[in-house]
Amino acid sequence: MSEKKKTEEKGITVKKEKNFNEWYTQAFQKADLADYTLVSGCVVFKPYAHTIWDKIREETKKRLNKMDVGEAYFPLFIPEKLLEKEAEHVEGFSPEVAWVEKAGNTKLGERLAVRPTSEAIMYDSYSKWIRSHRDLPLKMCQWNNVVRWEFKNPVPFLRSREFLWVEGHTVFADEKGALDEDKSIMDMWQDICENYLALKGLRGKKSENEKFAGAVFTKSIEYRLPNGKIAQGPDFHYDGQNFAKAYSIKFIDEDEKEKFVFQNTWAISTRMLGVLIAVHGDDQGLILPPKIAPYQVVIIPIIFDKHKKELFKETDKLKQKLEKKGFRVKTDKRENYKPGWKFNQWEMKGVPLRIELGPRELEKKIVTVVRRDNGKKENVNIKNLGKKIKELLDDIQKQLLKRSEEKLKNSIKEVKNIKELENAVNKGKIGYAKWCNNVECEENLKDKTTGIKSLNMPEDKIGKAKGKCAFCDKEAKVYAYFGKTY
RNA sequence: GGGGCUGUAGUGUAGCCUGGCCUAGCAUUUGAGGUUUGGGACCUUAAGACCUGGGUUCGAAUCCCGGCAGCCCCA
Repeated sequence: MSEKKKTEEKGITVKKEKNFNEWYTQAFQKADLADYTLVSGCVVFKPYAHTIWDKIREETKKRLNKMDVGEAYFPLFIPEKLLEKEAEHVEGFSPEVAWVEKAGNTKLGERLAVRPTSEAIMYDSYSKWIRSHRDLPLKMCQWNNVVRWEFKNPVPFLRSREFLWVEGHTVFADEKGALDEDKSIMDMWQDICENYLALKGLRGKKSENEKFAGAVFTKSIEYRLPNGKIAQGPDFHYDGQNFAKAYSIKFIDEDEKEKFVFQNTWAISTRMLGVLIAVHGDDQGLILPPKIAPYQVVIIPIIFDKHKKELFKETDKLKQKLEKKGFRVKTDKRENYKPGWKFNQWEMKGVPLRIELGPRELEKKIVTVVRRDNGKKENVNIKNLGKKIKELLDDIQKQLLKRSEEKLKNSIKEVKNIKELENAVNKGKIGYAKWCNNVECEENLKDKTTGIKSLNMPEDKIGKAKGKCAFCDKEAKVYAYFGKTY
């Protein structure tokens, strides 16, 4: 079979660089992460994807646990009158809300929103639960699904109508308590994304225009995909007393006065799986960072009949040995597939390391270890295997983050006016500019370009920009990143 | 929000323009059997599809309309 035919029929048929959208579609399907369903914009998260999501959950849960954030579960449905209480909030979400209007053939007295986010339903409960300063802080989160009926083209993981996330909703007696949480939550997101997902993003504060509907301010980490588009990753919203006033969340303070609480909201979602696929993958398929890969190592025995028993025995032994050391190991002993076929399959699925074990290795008591990130092969003595695997996995993890960091760095272009910004963004770059941070200026920018928005503003530069805004006549106040978003 | 393209076995496709020779071809896949196994092996054999609902017509995978779904471009 010719090389060309091989790739056409079995693997991913397009180059990531040349046709990112098609590549992405094939990559997640061929890695067995997700599949389309008859409901537009809603995909199946298959076990392989769900396991990765579970890794993200595991790490997040550990950290939230330490921060004393309790896990709860609130209803999927939100009565219309609750959703309407906070004006900005409802305005932001109402176009995308899915409604339940009937039970069987009976029309409901009040329609129920399928939650696009849970502020409304949670804060109604909070208002009943919080009476005294002794009830605060109240910190809860819930892992659930939400529905936002987007009308843009859905893209699995990156922009889907239903997705999974954790939404945290914390309540404090004073502003300081709430504001202090900003750093710990954002640090947690950055830690998980960088050190587990190996993804480097832009951390900063959202503009007035782009902040969460109902919040005082929003912080986010933004990720650039290979097609130049930006996906917002995890976030943190300081709500001040906006929701407290709308949902009447009050308490009697030590001074015996009735006060409104201060609140935060924060989240990380399955969208990160999309970023993960898009940023790390190559023409062969996925590349998963070892720390979140469902399998870190796949052992493939190169089967020959006369060695079969021995090979299988050794394969099992290796697996046990590595599992004892805490690695996640898969063995592929299928006899009806040739080694080459298996290599390709596990490459599409992005398993960080492959161990080949055949008669040659058996004889010398070695194995051949192959890295997914750069394809490098080496022989490793079985005696030293555990140590070597650890080294390699650590290095892959490190290299992936480094690569992601470099790609991000190289994509940022400082611009001085709208024209330069447009040129940069059209070339897939992220624009970086001195900015006035005004709503009208951002609206104007969106109108005059093909929908370029601010992404966020690095916090250490807020208030430090000097001179004129790059896009209007006002004084610059901040530096900000600009691009087109998912 | 606007426009374009597409939908044929699990997957990728041929056929569509110009309706009939389609009992829908090919490859891969899947089941059985055999021979194999170091980068997607081979042989035999079996299985598997025209997105959906209308319409036009003697006759529709093919033409028309609606729906559903996917992709792309623009805002």
